[in-house]
Amino acid sequence: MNWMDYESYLEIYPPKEFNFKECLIFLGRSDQEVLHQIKEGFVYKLIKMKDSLILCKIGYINYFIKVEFLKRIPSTAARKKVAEYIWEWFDLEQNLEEFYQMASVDKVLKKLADKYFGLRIMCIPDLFEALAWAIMGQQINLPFAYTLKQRFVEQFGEFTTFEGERFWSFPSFEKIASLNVEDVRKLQFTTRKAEYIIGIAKDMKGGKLTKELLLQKRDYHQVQKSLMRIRGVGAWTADYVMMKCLHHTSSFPIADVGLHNALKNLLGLKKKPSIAEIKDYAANWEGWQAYATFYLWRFLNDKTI
DNA sequence: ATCCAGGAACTGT
DNA sequence: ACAGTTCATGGA
Repeated sequence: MNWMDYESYLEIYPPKEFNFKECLIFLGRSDQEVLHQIKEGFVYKLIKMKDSLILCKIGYINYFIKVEFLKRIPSTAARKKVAEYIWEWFDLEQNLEEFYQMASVDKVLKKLADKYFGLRIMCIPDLFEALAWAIMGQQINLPFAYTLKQRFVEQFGEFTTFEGERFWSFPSFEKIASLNVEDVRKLQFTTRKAEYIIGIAKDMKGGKLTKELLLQKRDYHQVQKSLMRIRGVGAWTADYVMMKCLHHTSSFPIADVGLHNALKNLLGLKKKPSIAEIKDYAANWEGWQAYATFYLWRFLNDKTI
């Protein structure tokens, strides 16, 4: 991590292949998003630490990310945690040089890598949030998934108010572990989704499931297998979480409908590609499947085309 | 109305 | 291991 602490604000120095504006476009993909707000080139985000809520205004000035604290200046330790959170959120640990080399000679990715150069996977550093969000999104359309998330966050999460607006943080697993299935079903979650999410919250509260344990295993299949042992987590969710939370660039949610639609639109196919056809397209993506997928999602969401 | 949506567990072979 | 079925609800 490359950063400087100026007490009232932070500067974070991203690696070479980075485009803040592109990342912001991804963050702004849904106007139903409750966990951050975008205004005039800045992202406003409430970051939850152990027992404090830190409201941040994040912008890009003179080749670095500037983080301002809007309500109060956090402690020295908390400021470092904020820097770490943002470093992870924008996936700044990755060196994308190799990805762009591969993409420059790839039939599918060439245009996308060029068009969205500097876009990084926008991560979900909190493991519980990543798992819960993935489960909410299973087998339903994206607008409804956002509706579920909004209800879930506004029912069980915490907020702070600044200049008349509310800024929310995702509910903690401790809070969700104490709920009944019926509490969550009220928000129009299916019984199963409610069970899955509460079950995961309980596992995390019991210390059986932690991000640290998953990060210790670096082998792709080992991590995928441990995630898939969790009830409610199949291959798609495991890969989604590895991509958005655990920073595995080779994770590949190959069954993802968004990925299929993106390929169909990009390549002008008559129908969605089969898994076998996707494997063919992805033949050269080894090691960078997560980035390929993310760029395809960005394309799917591109309103300028 | 019918099909599909950023799937997964369960059941039967 | 593998295919078929069930879960449930909103959007097109």
